[in-house]
Amino acid sequence: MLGDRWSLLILRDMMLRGARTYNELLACPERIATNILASRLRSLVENGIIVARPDPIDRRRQTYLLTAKGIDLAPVMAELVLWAARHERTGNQGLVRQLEQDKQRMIADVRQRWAAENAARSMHEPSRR
Amino acid sequence: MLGDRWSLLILRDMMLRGARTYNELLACPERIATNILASRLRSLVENGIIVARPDPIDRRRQTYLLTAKGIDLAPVMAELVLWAARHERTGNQGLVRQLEQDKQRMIADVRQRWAAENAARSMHEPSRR
DNA sequence: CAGGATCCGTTTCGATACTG
DNA sequence: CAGTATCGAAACGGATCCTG
Repeated sequence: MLGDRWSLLILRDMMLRGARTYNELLACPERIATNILASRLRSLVENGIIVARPDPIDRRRQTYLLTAKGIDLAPVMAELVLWAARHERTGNQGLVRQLEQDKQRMIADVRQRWAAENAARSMHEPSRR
Repeated sequence: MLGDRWSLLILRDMMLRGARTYNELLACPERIATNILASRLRSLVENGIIVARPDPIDRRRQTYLLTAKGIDLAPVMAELVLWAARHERTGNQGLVRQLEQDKQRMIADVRQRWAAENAARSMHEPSRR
């Protein structure tokens, strides 16, 4: 389900860089193609890792948000980033050292940030009103 | 580098089930094809995650061993298995609960088990870490 | 028999062009 | 802006063949 080249990179951009829209995700340094991004997003939605919602401010825009299942991937992502940083030359040794000491906090941050946003949009959801 | 469908599954079988030979890896439940297994093993070797050595007992046999870089993936694997177990039904809830309490020990076990085996061949390798 | 390599049909990926 | 259509390239998967 995550066994492809892009899904984890998309989630990394959502978690670590706060990307939420198609455009922000397209701008990732690895240059994903538009059709691939669309197809990966569809697959992530189908697998319940993210959800697509219209932007509450600009209705024409879609925002992609992590679900609880997606947020639970934060520890995996943290370990993966640490591993890659240790063994590849990714340049950003700063992030590494910070993560190293501060992994728990980073995971908590992801959790809290997305939990907050989910709460914010739950008022717009028909299911809860 | 790990962005393909099989590499992580191979590493899972090596770490969690102790698979070391071509045959043991072929027997994984996901039914990998022989050519794909060979090609993934080659790629893992090229990327310094595993090494191939002739079995010290049966010379016809190859054994595949984790390198330090590969062993460092244990935390990633632990988190990934935990995540999958929480959100898919993989059946083995036993392993899950055990891992949940005992993640650090499991990682240490992987490390120690493979470190011991590496020591046996360490004369041929530039040591790392 | 273990550990592949080769051939070949099928599926998926990826770059570019295009559309509502 | 957020995708879809197209089409060639790469990866997968199965069967078979090769080598020690």
